[in-house]
Amino acid sequence: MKLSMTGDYAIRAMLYLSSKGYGEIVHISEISKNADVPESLLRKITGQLVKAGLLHSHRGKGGGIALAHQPELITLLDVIEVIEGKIFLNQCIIAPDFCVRSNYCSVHVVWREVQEMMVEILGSKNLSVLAFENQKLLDNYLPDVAYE
Amino acid sequence: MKLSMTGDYAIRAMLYLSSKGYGEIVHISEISKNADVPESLLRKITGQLVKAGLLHSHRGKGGGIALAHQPELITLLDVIEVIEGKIFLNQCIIAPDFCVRSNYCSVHVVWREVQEMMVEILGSKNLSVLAFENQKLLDNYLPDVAYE
DNA sequence: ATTTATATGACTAATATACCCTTATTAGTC
DNA sequence: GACTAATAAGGGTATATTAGTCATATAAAT
Repeated sequence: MKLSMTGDYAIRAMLYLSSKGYGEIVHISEISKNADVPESLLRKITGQLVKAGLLHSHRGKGGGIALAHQPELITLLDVIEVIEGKIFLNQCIIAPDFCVRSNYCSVHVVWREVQEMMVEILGSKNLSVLAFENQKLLDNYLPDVAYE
Repeated sequence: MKLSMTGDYAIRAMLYLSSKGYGEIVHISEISKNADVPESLLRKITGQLVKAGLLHSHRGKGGGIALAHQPELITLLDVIEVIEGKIFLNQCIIAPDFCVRSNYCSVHVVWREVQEMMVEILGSKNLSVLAFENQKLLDNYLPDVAYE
């Protein structure tokens, strides 16, 4: 059970844009290099994010993509749900229609519990904080690496 | 983001066995019918569960499979981890080796948080309780259906 | 008009999933 | 003890999903 590559890439790209700030237009190839995402795939992913309203795109010379909102207002959940869809659309364990017509089966109840917890956690993390923390971590990380 | 069919099937089979009780030998085709799992696929799944020590298998005439432990002692987490592996083995967001050599990146920290929450929730649900609750739900469900 | 850039849809390759079929093993029967 | 029937184990295949590429269309700036 893990996140798809696409979801991972989307988060990387959004974090890079967040480090640049709201509204700043960035070229896709720049994101590709810095966030380590295959460029051709990144175009597809940004297309989804634009359609979902998280990014604005600017065609033509000097164009690129930019955050459509302040990074404080975008959460991990927002990004993940664009790519992966709503979390945990699990099937009913008892019978295909049981959970629709009646209550929920006992396992379904557990999954709803997990789902709600995930939504709460992921929805509470905004890109601004995450990008800032990564920068801090990297600042502490790189000097060490220099010694190897 | 959802559970695989295989994981779903494994839980169904384990719940059916739990309703039979510890040590009771049940034929795979019986589980297949009652838990609505394709028989050929169920054989593979039970193979994994046997290897993981959750089930015992008995070959030959009168054989079948049986819970290797009391259903009170088996949790949803146990079953899911056999099929899906450890939950959320996500990649590092900053650089492939960053999380190994240094701390965790900021997104990784969030995923660890989610993972720990899932492990806590899923690990707290044992099969005995879940099977019992399903039986209760079904008892209330079937009379309604009879009127349609 | 030309250059620079994103948008989009068709295409391919790799991987994971769902499923089947044959073989090996065991228990019971004569 | 050999034979037969029952049953799990394991190898193999087809289908679906995912990751990634490429070519073409579209838009903006100069």
